[in-house]
Amino acid sequence: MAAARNTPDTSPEARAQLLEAQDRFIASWGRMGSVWGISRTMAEVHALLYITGQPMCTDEIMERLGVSRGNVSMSVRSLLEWGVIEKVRHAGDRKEYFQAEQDVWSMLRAIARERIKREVDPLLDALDEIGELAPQVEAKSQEEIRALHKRLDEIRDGFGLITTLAHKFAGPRGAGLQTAARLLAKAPVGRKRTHERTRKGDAS
Amino acid sequence: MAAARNTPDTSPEARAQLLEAQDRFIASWGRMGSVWGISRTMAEVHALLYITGQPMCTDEIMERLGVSRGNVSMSVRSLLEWGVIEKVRHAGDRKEYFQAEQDVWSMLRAIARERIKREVDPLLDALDEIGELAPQVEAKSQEEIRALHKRLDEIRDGFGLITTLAHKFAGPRGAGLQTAARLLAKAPVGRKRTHERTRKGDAS
DNA sequence: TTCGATTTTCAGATTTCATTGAAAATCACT
DNA sequence: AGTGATTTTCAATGAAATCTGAAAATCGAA
Repeated sequence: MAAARNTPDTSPEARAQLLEAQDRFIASWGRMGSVWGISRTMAEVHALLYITGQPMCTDEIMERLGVSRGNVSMSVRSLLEWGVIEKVRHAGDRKEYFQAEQDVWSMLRAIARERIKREVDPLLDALDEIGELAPQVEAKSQEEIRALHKRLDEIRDGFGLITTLAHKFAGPRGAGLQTAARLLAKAPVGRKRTHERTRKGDAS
Repeated sequence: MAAARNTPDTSPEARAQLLEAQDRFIASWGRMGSVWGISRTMAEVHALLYITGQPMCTDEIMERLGVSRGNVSMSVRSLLEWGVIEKVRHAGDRKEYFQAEQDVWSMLRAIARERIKREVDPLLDALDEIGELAPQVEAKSQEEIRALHKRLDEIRDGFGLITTLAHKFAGPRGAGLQTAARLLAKAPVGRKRTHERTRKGDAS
């Protein structure tokens, strides 16, 4: 039977709900992906692998998400580069399977790392270059040029600080976030979440 | 003469360099804008106002950036909503002038605030919703559904923590970043900046 | 209130980016 | 090496975001 690996003894209704919930998550994560400048499909593939937790092959992903083979191939490659999924081989099966990193923090760190690489580092480089471009503060009365440098430096310092901070978290062994965050999260500062923690259960 | 407000006694070459450097900054900031999912023009307008520090009217912006009137109008409106620029009126002049917030940190906070609003909050809302969608852990053997909830909760907690942290910084009076960052930046953690601090001058 | 200067709006043109699909390349196994 | 299954690449297509420009609305001054 094709039911194998994927289907424990679960009622059809419950299974439908499971799939529905997964799809919702995939859709949300995909939407966020676009907002973040990541292709929607790439985000969806990741969401699918993360939320199911199971290794899946190209065809399974294609089918579940309804996207083309080429698209899956490219998305999977990027995700591998990001280090948020990994290849898994099944003995006696030629297909490649992919599985998502299951530790949330390591995953979030990977995302942060990539985003900094794409969104901040190039700007810092550009700022350095520009700073060197216009250093001729020949004489007095060059008020504007000095002002330019001041602003460039301020921006650079700002982003530099953020980057340093972020690297500490995003770095390979950045255990930092959890602890640091928890630490900082303590002091009261007008928390403003609009919806409450509505999770029930957990009881038993 | 038209030279007025904008032109102190500066040599033409120095002025050219100034403009060149400004343009480079504008271009870089604009490029980042696209990466961030902000329209390039909006980012460029902001860059222009920030780096010159001067209030400018629609026509000046149009001319300097070479974009249409409508585009400037829309960009300026968004920037006002973000709270990173403000209107300035000159007595006896009907035109509206715009000036960028000059404090870097307040500016960075504004940017962070907007990005969280667009990039994280909707995801958290969606996660809550999904969590409620599939709560029927009817019996035992519903391993997969429990696993789903576990993953949803983990992601939600992760982002929740990040959001809390970020709100602390991005909040209206979030003096936090500077101090907190400086604090955290102290402990040594394999700084990896690829280029050195090359700013000279500052001497005299 | 009237008038002209200024700003806003928005349908259509343009540009940018993601996706497809099929051909080419790769690869595991014999 | 040969073979067929699997993956990768990439030109062409499609979709989405952005921008323009001119008409309509707004606004301040007289």
